[in-house]
Amino acid sequence: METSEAVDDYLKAILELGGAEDSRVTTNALAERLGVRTPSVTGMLQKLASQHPALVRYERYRGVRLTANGKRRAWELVRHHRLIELFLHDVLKYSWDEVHEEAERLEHFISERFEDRVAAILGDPEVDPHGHAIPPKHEAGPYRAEVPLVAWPLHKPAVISSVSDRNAVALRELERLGLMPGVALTVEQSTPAAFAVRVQARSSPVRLGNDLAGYIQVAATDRRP
Amino acid sequence: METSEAVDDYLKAILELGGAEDSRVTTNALAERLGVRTPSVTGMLQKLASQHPALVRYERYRGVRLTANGKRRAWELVRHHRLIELFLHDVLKYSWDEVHEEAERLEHFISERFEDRVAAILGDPEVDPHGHAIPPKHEAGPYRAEVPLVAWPLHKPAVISSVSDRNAVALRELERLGLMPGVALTVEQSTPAAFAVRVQARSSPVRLGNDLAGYIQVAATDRRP
DNA sequence: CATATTGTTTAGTGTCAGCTAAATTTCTAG
DNA sequence: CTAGAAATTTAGCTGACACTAAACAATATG
Repeated sequence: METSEAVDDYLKAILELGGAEDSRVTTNALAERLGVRTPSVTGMLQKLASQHPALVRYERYRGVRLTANGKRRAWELVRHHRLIELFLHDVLKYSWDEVHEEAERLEHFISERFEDRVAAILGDPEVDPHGHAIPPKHEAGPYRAEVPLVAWPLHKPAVISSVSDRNAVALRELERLGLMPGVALTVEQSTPAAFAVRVQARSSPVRLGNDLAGYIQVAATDRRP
Repeated sequence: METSEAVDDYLKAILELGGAEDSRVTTNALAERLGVRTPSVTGMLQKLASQHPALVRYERYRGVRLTANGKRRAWELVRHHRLIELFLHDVLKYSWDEVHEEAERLEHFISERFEDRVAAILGDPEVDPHGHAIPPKHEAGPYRAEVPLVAWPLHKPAVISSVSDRNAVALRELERLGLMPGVALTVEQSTPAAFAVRVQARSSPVRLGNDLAGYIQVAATDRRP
């Protein structure tokens, strides 16, 4: 019952494309995310379903979903990924935009021991450098009420909760603009193509295209006393 | 001109089996070392020779040797391996016998950047936890006058220069016996099957089987003033 | 509600790196 | 210097996991 590198990639992708909420994930979406053609996805899903029925539920023409086991395994990989990202950033002094690619490669090959030691060194951290929650060992990621910035109402105060780690160029740009997790902002203006957000402690509003804005997730400002 | 994980393994194995001194390495020896059948080795060598003629020189029935390029690449991998071992030991607090297996997996997947950062954190170290020299970046490993303990003359003072990292069980045993790099000793007695060595700062001689002794390399005591 | 478009699956290939069985070459001992 | 043993290579397969082209479902629109 080993699980190969490729299988791992599929499980993680399914999780990140909606499997976390038990929704069906389509062949197309997977192909897109994994940078692979759709027939390859079909083939892999069939194999996955027949060889690891405990991990996924697959129905012809209707997509896949993860079983409880499948979710556990996928969250484990996400934990690996995010721990490695934080480790690269904090210990090996990688910059924000450099960590994803390396983590993506390494996450498949580290042992339990490596995971544990890294977590210990980092003090059992809860958030990675992009603001994503690091799920505790053996647990699913916590639910967090994130909303894409592009769907946030005008003028309502928000905090950037996370940014996607998948595009290094975009990350560099976001950093330059001061748009990082924890930063408070309000949306001043939004057109189909662009955005103006007012960032706390910045005199003039920041303008950014929809493409960039798409990488940002926000949440309501937390005002517990 | 990419070089795959498997190719890397072959290059490193060739180096470690004598390629470092330009001697021919046999199909058999490679198969043994890599845990693979001989026909697989033949196949791989043929492919290697035809696709990467700049790395190896292969002659049917007469083994392989590394070219200058091949050696450079192989030493790079050795550097990776040893840096990772030291890193796991010093930073992640792995024990002596745990580092090899993990390093063996990770060495293929780390980037230049990872290598550089780790080297920096460790202060450009020169020796790994088993006493093996870490070759400087872009250079071949230094020549070191090591001799297998089993070939060392009786009563002549020696220092353990390195121990093989490839057998975790043996490593634990050696640690228990206090036989680690840097330890001074003399061989008191040797039979075809066993050994008695007197270790500095130990009252009674240590007895060890030829199998264990085979993992130890020694050098003449250095007495530069 | 029939057809066009989109999404998904089947069929057939290719590459990589391993394997076994059998043929061949080289080495070694008498 | 030749027979037998040992080492190496060839031939032919296997299992992953990708791909293209073509068939087939599902959905969306006029």
